Amino acid sequence: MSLRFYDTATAQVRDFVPLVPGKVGLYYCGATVQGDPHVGHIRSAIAFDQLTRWLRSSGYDVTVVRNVTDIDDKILVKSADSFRPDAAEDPMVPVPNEPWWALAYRYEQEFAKAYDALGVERPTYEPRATGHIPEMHRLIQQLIDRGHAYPALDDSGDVYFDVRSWPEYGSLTHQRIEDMQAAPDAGPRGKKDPRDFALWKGHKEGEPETASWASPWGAGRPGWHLECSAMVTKYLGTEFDIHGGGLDLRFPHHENEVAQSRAAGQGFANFWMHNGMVTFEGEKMSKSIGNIITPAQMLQDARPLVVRYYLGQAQYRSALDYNPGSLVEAAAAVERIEGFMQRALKFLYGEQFGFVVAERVPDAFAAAMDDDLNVPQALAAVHETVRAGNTALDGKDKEAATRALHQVMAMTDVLHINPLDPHWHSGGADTAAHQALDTLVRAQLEERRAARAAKDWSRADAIRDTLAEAGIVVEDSAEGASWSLG
RNA sequence: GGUGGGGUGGCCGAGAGGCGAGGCAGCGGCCUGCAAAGCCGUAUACGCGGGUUCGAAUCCCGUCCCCACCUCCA
Repeated sequence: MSLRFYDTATAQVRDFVPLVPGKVGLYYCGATVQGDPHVGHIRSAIAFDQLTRWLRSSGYDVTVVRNVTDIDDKILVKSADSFRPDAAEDPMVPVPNEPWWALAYRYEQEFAKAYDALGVERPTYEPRATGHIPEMHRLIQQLIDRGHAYPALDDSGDVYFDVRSWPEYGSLTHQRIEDMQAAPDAGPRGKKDPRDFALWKGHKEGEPETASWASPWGAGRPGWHLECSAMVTKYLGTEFDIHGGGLDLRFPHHENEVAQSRAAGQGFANFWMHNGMVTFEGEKMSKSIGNIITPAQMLQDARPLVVRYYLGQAQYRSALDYNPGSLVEAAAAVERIEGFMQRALKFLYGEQFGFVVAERVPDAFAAAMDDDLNVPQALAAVHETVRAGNTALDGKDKEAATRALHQVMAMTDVLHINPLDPHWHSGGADTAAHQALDTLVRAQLEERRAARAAKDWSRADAIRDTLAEAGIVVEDSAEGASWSLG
């Protein structure tokens, strides 16, 4: 079966054929760094991380670009607000000034931490909007030269894209300009059409000088949509394979991007892939609604691996509805996989955890991933292999157990949910404590073994109960007892 | 009003004309000193009403409801 993806522009699942054989250029929209990340941002990143890993595993050389929007209205507003005394917990204590660029960098770091914690691979390039002003100027000039952009009719210093000059406008989201609802406050503001959008925003009274760049149309800063168009071209060329982002970015952001870039004579994206929203009680999680859950909150309830599993388990285009039990269920599923792998390692290699080389993924897994990244079906293949592996272990079938273990490793590596992966055990400080605990628990287990050998069941159970009270779960097997933190 | 996507068993979540994906929870059994883990078995599931068909959760017609976007949003 060939690799197929749903393409928003054509509204169908179609075969994926890269523009250059063996290579894939992927651009997906990152964050506007105006606040802490929430799990919706991370879900998007995990979806495109799964895509990247599957493409790599399929033999493609993938270049990944994810932008950082580090200049925008909200960043400036938030920075300006940081001067206000009433923003402080104690109104008598003045709030230190946080310049917009410092605020942007700070949140960019928060995003990086969240991505890292959940195993989202760093992109090949992660360009910031403010580092690409000259590229944006060139794109604006091209659009003006071609008659698709114009300086604002008032003297605001804005430059607008002329949607009426571009017949394809609306094609990505299959809308006609006439059918679009006019924005409630869409005053003319020097626009020919209320739907015209800003490529360049003239410097306004009161905005910091540091947020202003000289341009042929006056000092100002770039419009959001233009940033992505300019950056994707710089790193992936004027025509590239995949453009991704959240479903909520289709309009206006992506529609405007494709309009600008194609009006400037570029081929632009071959495929448009959009991930579904994370919802809470059926409603989109967003800052404005105030129903957001942050990765930090989830990480208090579950291990990073479990959070990764949870956020990545649905098909990327579906909405993922969060409820309080979600992480508990995900944890149980992860433990099933993890339990098999540890049991298999112990049976096959004893206490010495050898370096296990993953083998090819089963056909069912590959077929599911090829089919528009059907992760739920791919996970079904993982769990079926786990069951087959457990059966093999019960029957002491070394060959079948080895095969199952290696297949599970291969599949979980692709999804980056391999419980044995060092990434999920990076807690360096924990290791020494864990070893100390292991020594103590082993002494208890030895005492319990002796009690069991003497058929002193009450003593054996008392030891197990004591450990259970401390949160330590004991499991007996033919090879002896083992323990884990419940 | 326009555009895109949905309504599947207690919960999550695939499938898209014919053996009831998978996970979680539950129930019965095997194993176990007892457990745990594991294995085996176990479900009147497909919003509602019609229709097409030997056969429909899947196709057609109608109908109700939900979500997203059209304003910043992953």
